[in-house]
Amino acid sequence: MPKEIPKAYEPQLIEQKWAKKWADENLFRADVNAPGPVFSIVIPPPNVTGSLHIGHMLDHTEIDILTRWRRMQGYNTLYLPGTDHAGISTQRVVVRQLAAQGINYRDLGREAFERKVWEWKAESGGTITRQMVQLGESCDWTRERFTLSPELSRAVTEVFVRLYEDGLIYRGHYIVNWCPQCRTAISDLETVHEERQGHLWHIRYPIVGTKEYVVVATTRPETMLGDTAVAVHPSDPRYQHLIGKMVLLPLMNREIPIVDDFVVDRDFGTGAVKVTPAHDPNDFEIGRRHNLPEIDVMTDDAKMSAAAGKYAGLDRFEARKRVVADLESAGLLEKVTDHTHAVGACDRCGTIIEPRASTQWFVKMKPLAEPAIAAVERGDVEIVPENRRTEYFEWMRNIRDWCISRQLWWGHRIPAWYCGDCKEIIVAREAPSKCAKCSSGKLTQDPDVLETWFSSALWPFSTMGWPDDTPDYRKYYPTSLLITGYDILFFWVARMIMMGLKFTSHVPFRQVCLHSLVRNAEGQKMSKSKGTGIDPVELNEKFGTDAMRFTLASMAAPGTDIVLSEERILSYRAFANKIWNAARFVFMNLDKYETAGGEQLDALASPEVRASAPYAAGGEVALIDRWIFSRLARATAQVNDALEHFRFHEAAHVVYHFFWGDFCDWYIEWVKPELLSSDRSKSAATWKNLFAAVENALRLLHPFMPFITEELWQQLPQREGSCSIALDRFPETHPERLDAASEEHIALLQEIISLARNIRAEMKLDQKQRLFAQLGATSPAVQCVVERSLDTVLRLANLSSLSFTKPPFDSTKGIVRSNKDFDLFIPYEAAFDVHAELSRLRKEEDRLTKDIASKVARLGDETFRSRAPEHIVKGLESTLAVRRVELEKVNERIVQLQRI
RNA sequence: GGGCGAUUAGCUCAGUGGUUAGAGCGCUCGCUUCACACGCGAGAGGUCCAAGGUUCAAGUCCUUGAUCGCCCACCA
Repeated sequence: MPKEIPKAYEPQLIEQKWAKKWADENLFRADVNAPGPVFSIVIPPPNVTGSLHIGHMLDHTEIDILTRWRRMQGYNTLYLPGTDHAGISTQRVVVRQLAAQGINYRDLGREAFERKVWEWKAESGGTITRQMVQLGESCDWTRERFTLSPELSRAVTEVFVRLYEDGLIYRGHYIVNWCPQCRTAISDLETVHEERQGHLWHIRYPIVGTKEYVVVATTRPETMLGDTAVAVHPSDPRYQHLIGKMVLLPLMNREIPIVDDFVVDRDFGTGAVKVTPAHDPNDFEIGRRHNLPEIDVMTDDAKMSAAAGKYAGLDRFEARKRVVADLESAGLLEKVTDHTHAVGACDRCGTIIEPRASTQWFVKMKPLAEPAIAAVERGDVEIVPENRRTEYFEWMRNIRDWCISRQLWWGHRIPAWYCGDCKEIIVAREAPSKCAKCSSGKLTQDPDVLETWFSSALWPFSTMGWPDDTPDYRKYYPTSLLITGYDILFFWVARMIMMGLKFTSHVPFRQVCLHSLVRNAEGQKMSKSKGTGIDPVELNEKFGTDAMRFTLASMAAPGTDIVLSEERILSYRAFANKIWNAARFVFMNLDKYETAGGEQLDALASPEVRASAPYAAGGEVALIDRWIFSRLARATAQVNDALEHFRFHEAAHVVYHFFWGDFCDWYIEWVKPELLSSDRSKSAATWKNLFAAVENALRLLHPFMPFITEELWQQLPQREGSCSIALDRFPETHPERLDAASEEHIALLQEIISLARNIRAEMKLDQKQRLFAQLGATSPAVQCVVERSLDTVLRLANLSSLSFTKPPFDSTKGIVRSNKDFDLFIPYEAAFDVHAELSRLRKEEDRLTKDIASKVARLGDETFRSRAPEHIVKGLESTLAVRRVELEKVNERIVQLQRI
């Protein structure tokens, strides 16, 4: 006996209730010993800013749909939770927050800073947990969240040491991207390039011992203070005589050489370039080749250093102005031209990065990239959609060494120690007590930490207990699937593949599904720093998580980014409401049925009984019951196929139209009188079928709308021991339930009903007006189908009677609607709008005439007949015949009406 | 500079070379019918960006162009 279903659908109450229960009882815990094929899935750590923004919500929605679907199909599923594993990015958030208050984190002191980070983590961790609960994420809640885990730290150290031993990690002095706000090095991927309108300053460098000068062009005049050469192309005729000579660096009065180097572009600027090895990657290389000194003219926070002479202490942009002014007054500025160029900015704080020569830790990428390229080429890792493969290859083939050290205070400390006596570098798993070379005890650990993505790259196996050989690792690794946004293909996906292959000899996942990014209504990319993010908690509370999930799934077509709008969410909120009310209708009447002495329906919950649907009444299964189970089987197969290929929008579309269209609009309306029939033996079968259909529909919908389906499913009588719809089975495809005849017959009846309704609407009749329709069927079979469902047709079409008559009908006496199987005639004594009907018919005539002409032309074409496949030709021929009959009928009616 | 994507109904978007191109929202008309007005029923609404090409057949494949957007890039 079902319990009371509240009249109003209130998603917040339901969602809170089930999210808590699922979490408290840990219902979806992965069991390494459980049978079944394995489905393990990697989810992105929500650590990038510490809050789950709407983009992550798409990750989690898709992942959770697939996890629930696979679990219901009997897979042994594992869902790797998102844990803030490194927290380096967490530091960035706090650094930014402090900066907003005008505090530089370094001024706080290390201890106070770490305390702030912990406070923030505790607070934001709570927010993230709440968001995940709202999403109904069916993950394994036992795993630790939002803490720095010793296991993960151990894996990171292990990887660092092994890479070092293999010569793949080295400490080197190179140009890195330096963020003066965060005061750390950042990787190439962490910089964003923007086209900016700038200038090209042409500066005269006097040649020593002559009155000549050479003109160099630069976009960054302040760096000239650190120039240590001028370079020209080796075969540039303009400058041959100058190679080897010295110039006097203006403002600094330092003599520097003119060198030749092949990287110089003769066609850019003046063909002569100033060389600042400490502040430009190209210049750095030139400096190496010509043994030039490096002069770093800036400090950590991009102010001019003591090496900048009288400009020391100035901000770099202020220094630029002063340098330009000084050059101008010295008559050394030849000209200034406009020039657009790309400027790199810090991905996190937006500060213009400063290329700066610095000693950092690097990973050699080529040897890691090669096997990773091969793995994707072989198809060991399948990337969906396919076109992202190209991007992956492109990036991997042009990969450069990766700077992994960060001058930050939070994260995995680099496991390297420096000997204070002999300067030896010791990389080790445990802190060494003395220098391996000179036995000195004066060891200090590198103060730097590793960047976030270094540890993220280990995610698929470090979370499974690697380097230990754990049961989880053996069972679930390599994982089945990674789902994430395409924006982190390089940051994360590519690096996981490289690290997975290097350390486990396996790819970390068999498939990668890269989904689109979510934008807001203005089309802006979701971004916290720009304040354009949408808070998913707000939307969930407003519309319900089920509606949000369904919206995201329905819009998740690959290819283009998603623009989220409230209107769209609202339409799926209405869908949830529809489900609620349909179920409420069933429960309310079931209650009446049972109290009136009807058969108890509890037995339907067992899988064996379930499999025998649709049920027969008096030895025969009703047409409508055959039909709804045929539609259900079809929908299930389509959903399976769509989810198999990550086509979430298709799957959502199918369940939406199955439930609203087939189930609510037709099936429930069709069987209503049966349900309330006084003949209990007859209504029992109808009840059982309706019940089974509802139950199947809920299971079909569950991955997409977990909360409402759980709530309603729990109201159904269930077999002993059932605790969640998510642990029940997904509907099976049941090929034997596919029933083409029933679908054809119902389609015919639906068409008669729709056309009758159309006539009533066109004639502007009210609902109470009695109509006596006549049907001219083209075959006895059609007539037979209609006769057998006559009562239903009369009721749904709102007709008083339907008699079978031989056409043609007199169009002047009423309205006729036709299709290939029948003519439906509704006589009407009063005048109706002849003009409206005529214009409708003329439009119809026009359409049919054009259509017939095009078909005749095509069928008359011999090449078409000989080359097109037979079913196309045959199909066209039969359609043409149908159109001709239709046209004939339309013409006939036009002629009749014109006589009026 | 290189690469990618998009352009389809008023709006937001689906669309697998084939027979009348679909959905949601919005719009029009009619309904308080005892699950649901977050609803029911019936409609209107399309030069599939442009021009070429391939094909028996193009919204779909190719080329070029236009417009919009994104990613990558050490020309000072």
